[in-house]
Amino acid sequence: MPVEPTLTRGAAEPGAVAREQTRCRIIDAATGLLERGGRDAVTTRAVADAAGLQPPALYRLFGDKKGLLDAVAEHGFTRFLAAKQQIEPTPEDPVKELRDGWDTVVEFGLTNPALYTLMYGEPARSTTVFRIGLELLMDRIRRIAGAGLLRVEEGLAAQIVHATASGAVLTWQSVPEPERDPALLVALRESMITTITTQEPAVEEPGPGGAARALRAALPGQKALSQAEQQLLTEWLQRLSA
Amino acid sequence: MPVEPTLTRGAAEPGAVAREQTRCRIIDAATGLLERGGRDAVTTRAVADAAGLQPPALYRLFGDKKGLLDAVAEHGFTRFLAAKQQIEPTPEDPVKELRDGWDTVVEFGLTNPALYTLMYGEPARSTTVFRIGLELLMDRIRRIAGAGLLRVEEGLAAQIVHATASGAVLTWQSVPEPERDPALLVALRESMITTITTQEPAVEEPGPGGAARALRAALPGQKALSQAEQQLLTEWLQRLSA
DNA sequence: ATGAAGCCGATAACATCGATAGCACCTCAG
DNA sequence: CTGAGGTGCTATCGATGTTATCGGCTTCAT
Repeated sequence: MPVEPTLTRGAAEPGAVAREQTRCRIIDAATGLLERGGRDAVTTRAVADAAGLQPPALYRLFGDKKGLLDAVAEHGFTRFLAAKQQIEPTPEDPVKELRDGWDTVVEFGLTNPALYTLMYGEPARSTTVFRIGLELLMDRIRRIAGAGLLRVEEGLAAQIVHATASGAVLTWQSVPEPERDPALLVALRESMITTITTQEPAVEEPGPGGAARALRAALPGQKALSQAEQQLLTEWLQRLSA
Repeated sequence: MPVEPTLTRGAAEPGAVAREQTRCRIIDAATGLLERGGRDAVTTRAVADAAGLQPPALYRLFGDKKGLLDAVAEHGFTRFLAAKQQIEPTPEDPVKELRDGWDTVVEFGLTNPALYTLMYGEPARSTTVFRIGLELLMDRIRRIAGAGLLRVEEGLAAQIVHATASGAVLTWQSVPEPERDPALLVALRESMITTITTQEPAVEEPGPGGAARALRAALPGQKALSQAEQQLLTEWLQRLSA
């Protein structure tokens, strides 16, 4: 464990702040190169040159070129999220929240195409920024489920949201500008909404009690549970609705 | 214009057939490398080595590495289409035709992931194989429009089809295998169908799924059930919501 | 204060990749 | 026979990701 230096006033871990500064400068340089000249323009030498230092510094700070790109993606995405999140009153309409979230990530993809294809263009990314977006999405989906408006399973709903959003962004980018039609975005969004949500809520009252009562009412006729399981479940539902 | 040689029996344009043979051998080698080792494994030297010749030969035959990859994509896609197209009676149901076409391209994406991301992973491709697929798609959409079943413009419909298909494939690839759910594919396909065509979706019975999902979302924070009871209940709710 | 340890900057280098030049060889039209 | 064009091959160039290595500096334990 590093010990706090006694007489260096204020600054804990003295080199860390400078480290973070150069990290940020490198990320900014790489972002500029990415936006300006596309993905092929962001080479280690070009980034180092634009940031005013040498290639080995990148490897000391990010370990790898992939690490650099991950950091760039995370920085850009969190910055975009922070700029967008402040204007969100989070009303009591979870479906509208999902719409707004979808619009936000699609708008991010349209305004930062290179960054977006870097984040979602290839599979099997499990970076921090990915987790952040997934967590936000799952939270919104869970709220819709809590309101009794979710038509499919939560995991499947998340995949549908992701698929429609990425399909929208990538298709938008693959279409030449004169043929781009904003109707594509609203069509995909509404299609996603009607696939995931149901218009009439399955439960009237919020909270576990209402959901338990609604489930008990809908239980007869189901086939997923055995007789004994259903009996015990009914008992639990009675306790939950009290 | 090359003149037919007088005494070389049969073979018209003597060098051309050998040319085409080596072209095919190179494409096969590149395809094998692509499927086996991913996109980064297909380098000019590796392809030349696998095909038993030297790097400059690739450039004499394909002009460019991009040209090689385009040829690989075209070959793979047309081969897949040829294998699929023979079992298509093309009945008088244009909507079913669109469904089958969507399934075909998605199946192609799932069985040839590297090839698919090579074809559709990056925007602004205008190769021959792209034209083929687009032509087939526009044809099917036109037939739906002819039957009076198209809800949106033809160009927008094509973009929606493309977006849902590419989103489905890319999302499927980005999800780890244990969480992959074929329901994602049918959900996206049917969502696309109801968005594009005027065909009414089959109204399904509400069932206990919605209430089960609502209850599961509301479970954390409840106090009526013990830890073990809640665990078992969660499992049952998952079965009920499927 | 002094030496040790670790970080930072810089140069050079290694391995690989896409792409090309140049030369030798073969084939075939004239 | 001769010249032109295609083909195989080696060598090479420029660029890229990555690493080794050296010198200088700050920071910390003694």
